Amino acid sequence: MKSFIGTFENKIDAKGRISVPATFRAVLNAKSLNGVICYSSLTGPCIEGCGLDRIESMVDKLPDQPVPDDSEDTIAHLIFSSARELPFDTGGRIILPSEFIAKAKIFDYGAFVGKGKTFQIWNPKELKVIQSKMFQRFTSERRTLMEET
Amino acid sequence: MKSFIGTFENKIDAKGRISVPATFRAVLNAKSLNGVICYSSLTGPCIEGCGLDRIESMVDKLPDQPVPDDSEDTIAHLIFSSARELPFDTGGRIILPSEFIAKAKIFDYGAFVGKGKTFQIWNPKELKVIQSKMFQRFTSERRTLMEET
DNA sequence: TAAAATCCCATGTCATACCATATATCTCCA
DNA sequence: TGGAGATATATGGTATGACATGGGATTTTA
Repeated sequence: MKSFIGTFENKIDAKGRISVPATFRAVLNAKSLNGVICYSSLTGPCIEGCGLDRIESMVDKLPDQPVPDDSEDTIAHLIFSSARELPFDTGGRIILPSEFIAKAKIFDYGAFVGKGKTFQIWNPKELKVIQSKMFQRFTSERRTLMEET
Repeated sequence: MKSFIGTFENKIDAKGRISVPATFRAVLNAKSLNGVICYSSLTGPCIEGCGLDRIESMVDKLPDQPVPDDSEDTIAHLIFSSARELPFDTGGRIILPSEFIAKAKIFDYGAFVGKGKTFQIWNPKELKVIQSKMFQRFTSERRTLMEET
């Protein structure tokens, strides 16, 4: 498997440890990666996750000037400043830093959501809310399209 | 790890000593560097940091015969003139020269912010201010599901 | 000789590496 | 087809070591 797909709810313990779904680990394992990179989402109350390879290609693509361009610098700053490398323990877990727990309000369970090249970690209840919103938006836009023709 | 990512707040003591985050040291260690290069930022009240290798590649990119009023040359001058080599002590700390402490207003704590190929050192409160400004700019340029309800 | 800068060692706390157990899934054979 | 063993996965607990930080000793400079 090359892509992150599916949704998996796992428990988080008092130390902030949470199991990364085995299928997600397999994606990273295929790239010889023994951990994930997580960073605070810019678009919602969740954590973004991916492999180190993706972050490094982002770094490489950034223009390399002594004085960086303003808007590119903003994105880089917002992403890289919150990013953390989280290695797996022997059981395939990561330790979520407290900033991430606070950001995504993950108290007892965290939901890993596959998004293809990346994944997200959500509070399961928040995830349901946002997903029903997404579905509503999808159907309403579709109806509009059909009525127009 | 190849890149500087994450934000870490460390204490500065009366001697101007401050611990460089272990993850940042690991990036430099991979290049057999036992210290950092710091210089005064041209874009904000903070200190820029990187490895010696980056400075040397900047030097290599400079034209051999600089045009006197060339902006590249001006930038290079400003960076190199303020740059200092700061070696790690046995505990992984550097000593921040007083110019840098004054520039970034670092009194009790300093925040190391990863920016990929480089990092910055900020007064933690100042950092929060500019980060919220950056986030506002980002969201104002982007409509998301979150804002629709 | 005084003052300052640098080096080296000491310590407490917290992260994490490691081991152990339980639960679910899969496989193979009766 | 059903069941038992085997395998993989998720989760819980403990101990060791790394890291951040404080203090003192030694060297350098004015």
